[in-house]
Amino acid sequence: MNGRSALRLAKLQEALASGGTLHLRDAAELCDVSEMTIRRDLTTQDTAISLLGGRLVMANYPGVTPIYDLTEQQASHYQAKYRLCQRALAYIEEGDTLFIDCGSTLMPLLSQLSHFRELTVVTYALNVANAVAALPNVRLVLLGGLFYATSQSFGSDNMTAAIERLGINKALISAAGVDLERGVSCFHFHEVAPKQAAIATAMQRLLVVDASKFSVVRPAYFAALDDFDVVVTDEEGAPQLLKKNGRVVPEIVVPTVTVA
Amino acid sequence: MNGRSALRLAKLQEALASGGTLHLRDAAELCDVSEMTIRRDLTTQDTAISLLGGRLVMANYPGVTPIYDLTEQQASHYQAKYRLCQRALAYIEEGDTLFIDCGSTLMPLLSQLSHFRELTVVTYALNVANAVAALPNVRLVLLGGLFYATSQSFGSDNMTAAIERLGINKALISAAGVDLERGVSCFHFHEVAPKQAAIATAMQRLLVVDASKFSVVRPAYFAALDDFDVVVTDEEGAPQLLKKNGRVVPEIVVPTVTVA
DNA sequence: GCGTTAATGTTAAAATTATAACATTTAGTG
DNA sequence: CACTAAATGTTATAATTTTAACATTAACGC
Repeated sequence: MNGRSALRLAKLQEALASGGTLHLRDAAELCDVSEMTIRRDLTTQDTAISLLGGRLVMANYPGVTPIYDLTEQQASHYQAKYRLCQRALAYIEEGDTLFIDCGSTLMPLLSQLSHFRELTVVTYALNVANAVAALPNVRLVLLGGLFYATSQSFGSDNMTAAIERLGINKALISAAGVDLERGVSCFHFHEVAPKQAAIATAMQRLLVVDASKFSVVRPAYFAALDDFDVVVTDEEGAPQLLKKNGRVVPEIVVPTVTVA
Repeated sequence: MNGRSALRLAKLQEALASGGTLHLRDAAELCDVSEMTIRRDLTTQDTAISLLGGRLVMANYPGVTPIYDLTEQQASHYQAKYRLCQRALAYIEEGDTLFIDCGSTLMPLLSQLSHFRELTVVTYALNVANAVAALPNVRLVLLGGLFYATSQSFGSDNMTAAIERLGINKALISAAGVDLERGVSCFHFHEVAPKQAAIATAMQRLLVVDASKFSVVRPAYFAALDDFDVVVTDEEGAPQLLKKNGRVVPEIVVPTVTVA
């Protein structure tokens, strides 16, 4: 180890702390050493900075891109979610006030919202908030509280009251399990209050779930299937799936199962 | 424009949404097109993905490294902030419940919090929340509301009540202006309520400002200098600055001006 | 179905980045 | 003050990425 090396890394780390990248050339100049020395610092020492195409970037750093390569499989999962969201998008109209549920299901929808002139999004999820915060045309209301890392969302005891005060137009709800008899469920109990409150106040309720969630029951029940006006799903088989497995779903339960 | 191109980008965007990088080679395989096509998508279309050393990374995307090159000057600015935060760090103790103000001043502090065993952070800023959300040892409480992009923070009418309910130990407050006669001020009015509430409830109040903020007045006044227990600043000259320019600062106003 | 245009693929050359080997400087020691 | 070893610098070479030009394929209108 070397004191100077550590000093250089600290300097570079702070330069990169709030994001951005630093070209190796500039980093070398900044520290007044050769590029090779910076290279060696980065490989020799234990550091959070990694070198990516000649540029220094922060890795494994809070809020900043961790540098690891996604496998193709990981990446390809998003296709299904994307298609699902494209269908949900059809229900969104100019000027809507949307409640967007937590989870990864609705994420692909968010970037599409930039095509509207003006919208409002209400959410209790950090990942959703981040995606929406980047859209200048969308007003963002985040319902805060204690952060739950597993679902990237917040929970608080006055979530229900906070949601009821808002004029939510359409609620886009996701779920981890949908079962004809046992209803709609999710993994985490703190999600129940916001989901139920949104369902209660929204004028239109959309359940957005891919077909793999059907006939699945998860720990936290939050709604019956017929609490929703629309079920947006991705596979042709899904409506059948809803009709089999127990008894036939009343027409009114899934008035608009959207199938491609 | 091209529908397929947009589809590919959406797919890639979703793949990268949760961070990580994707090698151009893998991105091409994933979309079943040549690397050149992906390259063209990225340069032709308006997208948040950028190519860095042969890898796709999310740019200008919430919570993820924006890809722009820091100038040497910009880079060296962070040194000052880092040193400032190092001093503020000295006041933080194991188990504390910290109120962390919005702005960029306190950001370098957050990564240092990983060295504690257990802490709680209360904030109303999105960038702070993102940084803290990544720390497994820190409990995060985010005070939500309507999002203000200019300060990356939230404002709501029950912010004061929400803060008063929390047992905040130490308040770390930043400011855009500090003046002996005109007090401590910031740019945005929605920041006033949370700052004041935190100052009111916290057991210890720290004003963390670099010396460039002294003798500056900004639109939104929120506190007098002697509302704080400690002023953490970065330059040797700062205490003098506080004493000049009007009259002498009473000893009690700045009980612990921390100087290197 | 043919012609036209846009989209995509292929290839080779140019530019950039990474690696390795060796030269030089610097710091510490007796 | 010389000797040693670590740290840093330099150079050449290899690998990779970028760019540009041109070939091919697919989509669309008439």
